[in-house]
Amino acid sequence: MVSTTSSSQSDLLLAIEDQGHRHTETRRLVAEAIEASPESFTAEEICAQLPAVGRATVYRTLKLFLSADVLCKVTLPDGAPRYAIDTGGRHHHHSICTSCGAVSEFRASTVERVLRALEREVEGEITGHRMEIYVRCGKCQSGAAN
Amino acid sequence: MVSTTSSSQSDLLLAIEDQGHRHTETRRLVAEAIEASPESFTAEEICAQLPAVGRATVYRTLKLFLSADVLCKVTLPDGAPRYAIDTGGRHHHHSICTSCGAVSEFRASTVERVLRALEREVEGEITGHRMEIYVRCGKCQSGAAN
DNA sequence: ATGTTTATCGATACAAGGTATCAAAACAGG
DNA sequence: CCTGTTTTGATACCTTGTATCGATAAACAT
Repeated sequence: MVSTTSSSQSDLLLAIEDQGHRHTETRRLVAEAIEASPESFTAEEICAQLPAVGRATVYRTLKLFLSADVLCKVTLPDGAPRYAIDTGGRHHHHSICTSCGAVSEFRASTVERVLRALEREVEGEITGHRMEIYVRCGKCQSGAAN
Repeated sequence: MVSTTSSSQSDLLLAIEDQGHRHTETRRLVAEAIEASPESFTAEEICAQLPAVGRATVYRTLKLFLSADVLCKVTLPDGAPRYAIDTGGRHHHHSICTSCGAVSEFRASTVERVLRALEREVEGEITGHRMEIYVRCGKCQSGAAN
């Protein structure tokens, strides 16, 4: 058992506090809104849910969560960005359901293997990559419309 | 030999004419500017090179080239979009030199193999993907700064 | 409790990359 | 040359953020 306390402290919040950032009411509100969001969400959705919090602050806070690796930012096929809670550990990739927006993570091992293979095919040294998998998730396949 | 004529008709232009779009002076200018661009370029760079052409028109024309598959749009690690001439055939991916902006294509076969492997790991049916490989190209490795 | 320091906040303006609108101009075909 | 359809440029607007900056609120030590 890793966590037995019922302090109800948001994991998001804890993560940025661990990075030395202050615990503020505003950040708690943002974290709460994120945690209450289903699947994935947009920054503007959070802004709309928290009219008392400035737009800039919402973006700033999302950025903090991103850099603490507790939030991820994905890009839909049309280029629209969405955020989702990032539960996984180190390096991984995301699959996004284009129907409901659900984001899930998968281990990157297979991908890493490909990159190594590509190292022979690509001219130059690979310094990074970006990858997104678009899916139609189980729920959306079985469930009616959506 | 596929093309022996020296009609000097831009491939870009021909491609969109094949899609039923008109041949216009403006589009020729945009195609010319693109073909004169080294490596990759931004939409705003084209706008700056062609002050006589409206910004909206530049974007519209780039979009036409994109949908005719003669142009590709890539995203740098920081999210900035760039365009590059797309010479390859059907499905492929791009590697972008983060140092000089050179974009090259590589066959997607290896990637496709991974996707099939991922189909087991990912919940749901894969409907698409996005992939970008960032490199430091040969020229930039050997050449001094850059 | 209170002060003091520093981080954070909200409002606002601005930036980048596009898209919608719409009257005017340019094509293409007869 | 006429005419119908595309295309164009100007302009306004949209989305997704980021910079600025005076006001506010944490954190910490008195």
